[in-house]
Amino acid sequence: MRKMSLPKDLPKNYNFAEVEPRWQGIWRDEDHYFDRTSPLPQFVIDTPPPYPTGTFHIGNAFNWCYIDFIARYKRMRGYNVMFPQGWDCHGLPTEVKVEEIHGITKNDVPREKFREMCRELTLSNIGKMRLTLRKLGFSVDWSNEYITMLPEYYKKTQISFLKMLASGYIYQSEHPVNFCTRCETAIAFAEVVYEPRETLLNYFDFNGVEIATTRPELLAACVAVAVHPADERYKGISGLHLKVPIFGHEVPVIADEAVDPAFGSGAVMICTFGDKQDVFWWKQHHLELRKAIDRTGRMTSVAGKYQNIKSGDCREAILSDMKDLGILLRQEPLEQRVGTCWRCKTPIEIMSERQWFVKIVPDEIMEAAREVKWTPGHMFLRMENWISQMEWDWCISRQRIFATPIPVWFCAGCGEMILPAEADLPLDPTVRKPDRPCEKCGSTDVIGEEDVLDTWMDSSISVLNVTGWDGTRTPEIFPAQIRPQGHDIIRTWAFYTILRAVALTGRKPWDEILVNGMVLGEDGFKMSKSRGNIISPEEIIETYGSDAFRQWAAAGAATGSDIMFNWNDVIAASRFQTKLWNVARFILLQLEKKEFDHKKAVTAPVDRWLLAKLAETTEEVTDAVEQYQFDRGLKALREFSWNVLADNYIELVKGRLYSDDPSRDAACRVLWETLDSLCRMMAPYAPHFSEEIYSHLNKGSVHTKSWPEKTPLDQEARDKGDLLVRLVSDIRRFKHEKGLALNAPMGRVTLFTSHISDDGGDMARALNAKVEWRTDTSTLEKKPGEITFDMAVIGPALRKDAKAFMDAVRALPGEILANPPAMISIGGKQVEVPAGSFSQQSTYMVGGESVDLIMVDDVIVTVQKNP
RNA sequence: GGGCUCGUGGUCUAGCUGGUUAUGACGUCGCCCUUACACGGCGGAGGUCAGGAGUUCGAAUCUCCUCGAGCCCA
Repeated sequence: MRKMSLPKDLPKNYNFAEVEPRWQGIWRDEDHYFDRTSPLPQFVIDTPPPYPTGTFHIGNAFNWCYIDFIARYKRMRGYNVMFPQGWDCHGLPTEVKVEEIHGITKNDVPREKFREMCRELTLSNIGKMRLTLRKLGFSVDWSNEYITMLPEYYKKTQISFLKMLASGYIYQSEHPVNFCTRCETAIAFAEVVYEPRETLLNYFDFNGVEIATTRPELLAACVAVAVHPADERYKGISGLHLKVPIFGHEVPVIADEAVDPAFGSGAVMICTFGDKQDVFWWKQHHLELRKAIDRTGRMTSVAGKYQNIKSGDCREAILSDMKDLGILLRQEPLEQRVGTCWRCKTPIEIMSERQWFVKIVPDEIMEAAREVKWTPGHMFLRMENWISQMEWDWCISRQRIFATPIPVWFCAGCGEMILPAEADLPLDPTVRKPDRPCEKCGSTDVIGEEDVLDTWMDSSISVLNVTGWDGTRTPEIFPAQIRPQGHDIIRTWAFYTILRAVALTGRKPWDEILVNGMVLGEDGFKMSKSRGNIISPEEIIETYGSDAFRQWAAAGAATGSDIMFNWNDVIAASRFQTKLWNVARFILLQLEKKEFDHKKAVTAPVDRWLLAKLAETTEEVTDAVEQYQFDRGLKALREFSWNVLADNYIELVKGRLYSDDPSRDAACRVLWETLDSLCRMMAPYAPHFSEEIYSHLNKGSVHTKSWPEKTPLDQEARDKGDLLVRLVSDIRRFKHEKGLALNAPMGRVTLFTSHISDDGGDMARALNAKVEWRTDTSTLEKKPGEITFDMAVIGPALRKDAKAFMDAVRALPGEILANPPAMISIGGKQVEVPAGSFSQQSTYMVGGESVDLIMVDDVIVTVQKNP
């Protein structure tokens, strides 16, 4: 007999508000530490490092639920699990927030001072988010926490930069890049968001040719006019030179297939740079470069008298001047999709700048991406599409402050690039100087690179960091086993991580990737402040607890698909906990009431049935979780707990449990084993709840126990039990319909069947009736009934003849049907009758007797008022 | 314009390697306080599985088209 605390004291309702914080206080962080010396197989998770905004939002929490289910499950399966927690700190939002808090702009204080302010804010935000993680019960390995802005991490970012510079992956060049003039920084394509905007299409006279443009302010940057080669309107114009209005410089007319003759006037001016198409034309036709807009969005000297005014004002000024000159012909409204900065929504400019780039080699990235197992599989297609259409290299330099510095100097004398030794990292080249003079010219006068690295350069080595990469060699525990992340960052984080892993180790970063969906608001739209449909994990767990929240995450949608937040599912989860709590309370009360033999042989049909159903459930849940189908797993557990255990088994064995009969022991043993398994399988989903129940059932934490093993299914017990359960519930329904209380005596029940001969007395106790099992039906008058066909047998066996076969069977006379022949004639040909292809129901009459009759499949039940 | 995903009772959702009466939750209606649970039990109503065509003995499930939604990208 195991020691148990007194279930009598258990409250009627499960009190998550008391239980959850209590266990969070008892559990120790050390239990979740990854052990680098362990002989157990490793399971390393490349957790996404969130941006420390200060709030851990519901989308993060949803993703972390999946991760925690996996981490807890794998531990129970005997893996040495690493569930690290990182923080991806650098970036513009924090810079903006700091400016706001301190009422400054970043240029008002020294760079290092500004970084310090950013770090301070970030650390305080991380502190708040850590609390949410703990409240949600995530089994994070805090010994493997990393913060990308701290020296030990960004040292690795800088090492990775130098390695890739040395191996030729990183280069610098003057190149058109997407540029945000508000943030005053270059940004990558992944950071460009396309938004619909309405603008004006301006038609004007360009030295005799009609041109339509949406960007008149770029007139000063015009370097050519292009027409379609087959356009009749512009025959013979190609190769001529035209004089640019207002500015007076001459530009060539070129012919290019890419010009759409149907758009505007069919003649387009090429500027450096109005859009991506301009860049292609500029490259292809070797055109001149005229920079008309500077980094701050003001016009340059190229724009002559418009110099120094903002590009938007310049647009108005030029249009006004065109009107004065009489060359503005007309204006039309135009819907267009304009590329904007994802942070501040300012329309991006394409500018030619000296920038740092990472070379993209699509083939090797694709190869590594293919080696990774994708769940769900179709998410790989998104990666494939993105890789196959990569046209430009990845621009990694940014003109910001709060970021990892690019560890490079340039010699002021000869321009030579000077690199630091890896041992001297991390460093900021604008603060520190190299310890030796320029190798080329001997000068000690150097200029530190002011540009910093794109934040994805930090986060794309998260997996290298957690596996212990230090730049010297590929770590033994690399690659990680899994990357869990959302589908919104496949083309960024997943893509960059694969790229960097290949560049730095030549291998894939993880064995598999699990892609989760986005959390939508209750109205079905993405959560956003403007829609006011944001719900925080905190408000959910305050009302229903984190285990209910976790169950919502598991059961709300199939893995990989977007999930709408919905209070009903949280409430349903909470009700399930109440139900299972009461089941456990009942079981514990029974187990405690009287000592029982834990080894008692299990023979009663309903006991064997419960264990068979449990085995079935264990198999279903295990398979589901192995495939990350958390919804399927949890649904199977709920179905079993509620319908099988509570509604049927417990109702059937109550009579035995209330008795002193020795058969009570087997019921207790079965209940104990079932509750034990249930706690274990519920543990990843609802860790607090499972632990609470388990603490009353057995010694030790449920989270240190092993996952229940699959056991062979006792099919006979399962089938017989299913029938028994149906019989009892049908007879109880009958009783209910007759207006009898369920525990009222109901006389004698006789069951005519060959399937079951004894049920151990459970049915009699459950029905409060005298129950008799009989195989003979001599007292009953048998009449043939409906024929039922099994299409799963007939279809594959007979194909086209299926219909004719069924007609032929129906046409058989009754006496032949009773003993079906082996062959049957269909349309003149003899066909074999497949085994189990049909069966005939019988109906029974009881002549003259005042008995009630219930049919359950082929079982006949008679009920007599008097025993 | 292209790619991907999706369209199942009032709402949300499972099934979608084809097999007879389509899963569950919430809501709704009726009966029941049966000593674990009224956050419960039992029962009912409610679905042309977006629409159309095709393949098949048989389609929510496979194919094609149409309409609609979402995401990503031009």
